Amino acid sequence: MAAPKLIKPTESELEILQILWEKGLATVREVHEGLAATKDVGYTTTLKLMQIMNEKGIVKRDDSMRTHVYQAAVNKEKTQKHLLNKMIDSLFGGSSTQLVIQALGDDSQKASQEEIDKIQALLNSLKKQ
Amino acid sequence: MAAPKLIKPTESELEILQILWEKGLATVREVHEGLAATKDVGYTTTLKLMQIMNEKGIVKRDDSMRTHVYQAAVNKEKTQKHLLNKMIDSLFGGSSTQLVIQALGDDSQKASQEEIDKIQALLNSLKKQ
DNA sequence: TTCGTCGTACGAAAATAATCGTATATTCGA
DNA sequence: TCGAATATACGATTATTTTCGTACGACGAA
Repeated sequence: MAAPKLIKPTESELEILQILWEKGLATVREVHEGLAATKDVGYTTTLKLMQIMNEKGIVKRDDSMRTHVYQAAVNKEKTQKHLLNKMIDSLFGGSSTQLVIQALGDDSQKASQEEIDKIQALLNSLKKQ
Repeated sequence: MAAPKLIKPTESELEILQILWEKGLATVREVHEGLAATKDVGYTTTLKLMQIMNEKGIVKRDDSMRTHVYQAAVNKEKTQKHLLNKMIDSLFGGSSTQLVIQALGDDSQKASQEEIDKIQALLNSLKKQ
């Protein structure tokens, strides 16, 4: 099964994708330990989820070994963009600007000086066009 | 029941909230016609959903008339921010900047000149602090 | 008044997602 | 070799979300 045209990972699947995107390759146990660090979940639950994701084509696996090795089958940036656009449409009336303003607004101490510069540079290049 | 502390509207509930935020006050029929414009759904489905949302405290209703009148019971901006932060955490590793970059990036023809200016002004004020 | 339309209430099915128990095979060290 | 640890497979249960059928009262026009 090829990479799905429309990717709509569930909440749990997204958590797993996060870990796979970070690690590149990972076994069920590694992924599970990543999950178990923040939430309480059984090993076979993680296993089952990853098997389902494999069937859906969200992840790929190498099962030539006894311990299967997984990797994400969907592109991180593409997935982010896809879900982001969905949110923009469903929650911000299609205006990406509104979303950006909310994201940067008030208590967003997360934006560092350096990051702000990066965004400004991006805006400038947008402006030129 | 008061407004819930943690709002986690489902997909469908969000669609209804959209309409209520826009209209302010609306009957089930009005909301349903809004939904039916883009998706195929039965009237009683919309009704049931809104009844459930009422129980959850997501919407309020005036049932003094035969035809009940609904309104959102959760703040639009608060809800946007809440869901946005969830997405930033779960999909962008906690970096709002990464999200902004994705949102503004490449094919985002949506950002008008005027909107870009608005964002730049916002960034400048952030920078001053 | 009577009938068709419109309204809510509500139970329950259908669809989807998440969880886990159990079976069974492999591996490895004592 | 034997048993504990570790691996996958998979059915089944539970929880959540979505959908809709049916019942029934109110309203309004003929």
